[in-house]
Amino acid sequence: MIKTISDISRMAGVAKSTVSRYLNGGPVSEKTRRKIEHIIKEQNYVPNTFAQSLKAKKTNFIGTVVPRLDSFATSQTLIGIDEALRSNHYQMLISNTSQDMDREIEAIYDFARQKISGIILLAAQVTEAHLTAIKQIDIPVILVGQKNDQIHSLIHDDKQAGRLMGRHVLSKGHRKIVYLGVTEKDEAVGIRRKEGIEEALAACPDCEASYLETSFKMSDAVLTASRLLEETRPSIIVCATDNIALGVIKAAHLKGIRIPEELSVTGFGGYDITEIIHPALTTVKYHYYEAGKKAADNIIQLVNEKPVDKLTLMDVELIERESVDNLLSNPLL
Amino acid sequence: MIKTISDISRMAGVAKSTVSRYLNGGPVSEKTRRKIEHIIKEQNYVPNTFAQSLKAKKTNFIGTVVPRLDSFATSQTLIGIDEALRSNHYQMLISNTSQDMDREIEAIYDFARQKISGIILLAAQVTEAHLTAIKQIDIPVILVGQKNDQIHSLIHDDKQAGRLMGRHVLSKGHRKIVYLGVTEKDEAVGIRRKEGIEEALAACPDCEASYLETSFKMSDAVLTASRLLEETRPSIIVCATDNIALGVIKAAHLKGIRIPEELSVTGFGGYDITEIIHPALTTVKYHYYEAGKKAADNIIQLVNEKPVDKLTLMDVELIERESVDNLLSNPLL
DNA sequence: CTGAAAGCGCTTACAG
DNA sequence: CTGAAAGCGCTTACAG
Repeated sequence: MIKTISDISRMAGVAKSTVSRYLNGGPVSEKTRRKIEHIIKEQNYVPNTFAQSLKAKKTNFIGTVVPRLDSFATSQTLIGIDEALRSNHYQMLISNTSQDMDREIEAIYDFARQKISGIILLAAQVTEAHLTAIKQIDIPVILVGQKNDQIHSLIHDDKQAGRLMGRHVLSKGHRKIVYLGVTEKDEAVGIRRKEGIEEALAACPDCEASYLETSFKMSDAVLTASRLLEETRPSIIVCATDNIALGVIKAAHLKGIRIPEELSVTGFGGYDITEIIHPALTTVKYHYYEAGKKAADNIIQLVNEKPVDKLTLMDVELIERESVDNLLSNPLL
Repeated sequence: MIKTISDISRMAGVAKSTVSRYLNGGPVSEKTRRKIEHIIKEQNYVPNTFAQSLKAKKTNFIGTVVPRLDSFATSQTLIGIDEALRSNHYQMLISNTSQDMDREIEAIYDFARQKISGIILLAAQVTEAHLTAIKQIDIPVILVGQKNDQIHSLIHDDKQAGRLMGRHVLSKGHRKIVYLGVTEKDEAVGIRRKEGIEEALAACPDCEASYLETSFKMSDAVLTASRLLEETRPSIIVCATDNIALGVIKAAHLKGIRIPEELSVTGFGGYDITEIIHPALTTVKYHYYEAGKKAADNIIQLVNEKPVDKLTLMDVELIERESVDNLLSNPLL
């Protein structure tokens, strides 16, 4: 049923090596070229990639390890990766780990077993186990979203994002501020973003700022915010992610608190949905799609043993919308 | 650097075939088993899957073709597929086509070239080119989300979804209804869902129902709804998808129309976000995750030449929330 | 430009 | 239980 290179060579009356040369753009006379071309078309022949890979000792697969598939950030990053990979004739392989760190490690070894050429790792944390695995497999790896001295990394400028947001909040006259953050185990989101905020708020001695922690889940944010709003009433809640902001807005709605008149809210990420909800959310936009493209470009460079900066930093951008009240122009306050 | 089965066999002082047998659970004496095991651990040996596949003539890859990565429906379905595949030791390969039909066809042939064992196709339309490709590659295929007589299909019960929604709308006293649908090229969403609605509304002779079309994009829905709301004021807009509903809600907010007091809105899909927004959206929930699991189970059956129903139908479920006003209990109307 | 041969890393009958 | 050999479908020097 399925034709091999031998079948084609026999039918064309040439040697296997000649067919192989034709396939790989080697020197073939015009006459044999036409003969082979014809037979291949006619037989609908496609080379067996496994045999090819077995010989060539490498594949055109790039593996991507993602903690979850159902997140805006992941989707956009993957689309960017896929786009760049495809135009360079690489194939993207995705391994979803469902936030299970053991599965991340496993995925790395699995990819190695499949002789993929490079790995793009979207991880929230980098542990010793990650480092060991990466060292052992001896395959180029790019870490996206987090930074590690021992691995090529691509990150969004979280600290700058925090600064931009912090300054913006101050510029709108907010003085009683709650920052709703996440675990410090996630260095980028839990530490860097917060540092940026703190740095900006340090410029305001008379500010009353407090820091709280919740999880990445919207539903948890709803609960945390509900409790918070019962005890105190800040003028603004600065949330570590857009999802958390969505949860806070929900909690406010449930309590009948109007946004932004009675409470301002902001996020980080720039998810599509933040523009659609009402009021539209003020946030810092991350360029996930571009980050994916860049990560893919970088891994291709590494695979081909070309130099790549140890650290790539992606710009961020404040998007001012409706969820932040301007207290300075409000004569009532 | 990288060890092969020959290296291992030499180091263990046995034949390659014995190592292979050990690897594949064949009969090996306790003594040699231990020897081999030890060497493999020590050398960190992993078999080359290409060589394995080359011999075995098949892979454990299942290819999934998706029109887009950044949609709730796709993500959930993929997660389900991945979950089921993983627990059966298959690997999911994803090909994103960015809604480009040519790329869908290409993806099918690409997968065939890579000798993947089966294909799960999430397509909005099935054309002759699809059918030809599927026939030619001679690999099991499962179509998800659309139905086709010539292919194993798994669909959500769109017609029933439409019926449920239609009846619900009537039961809440709505009589002036606009259905905001999509192109009939998408049979499931464009035709079946609408038919269900029509069927339900047919039970209400004094209803004033009109049918409009928009695209799947939120931004288009915002525009279409804005125009619509300038010309007429239905009591409810029934949207063909949750995303369209989100767009309609946005348009209403922009016009200062209150939901549901002045305008009711519904969707289809049951996206997570519909629960978080305010007011929470009444919708028909589709079980994407379960559909993905089922599709994966089915493709595995087909790959192993076991029988599978030509058509699998997934249940849907009406979720009543806050975006639909109950006109019957409102004394003012 | 073209062909014969060796080999990529495995598995699978076939003997023993 | 174990080993030697053939072969999966390609590619790559090496001759010619």
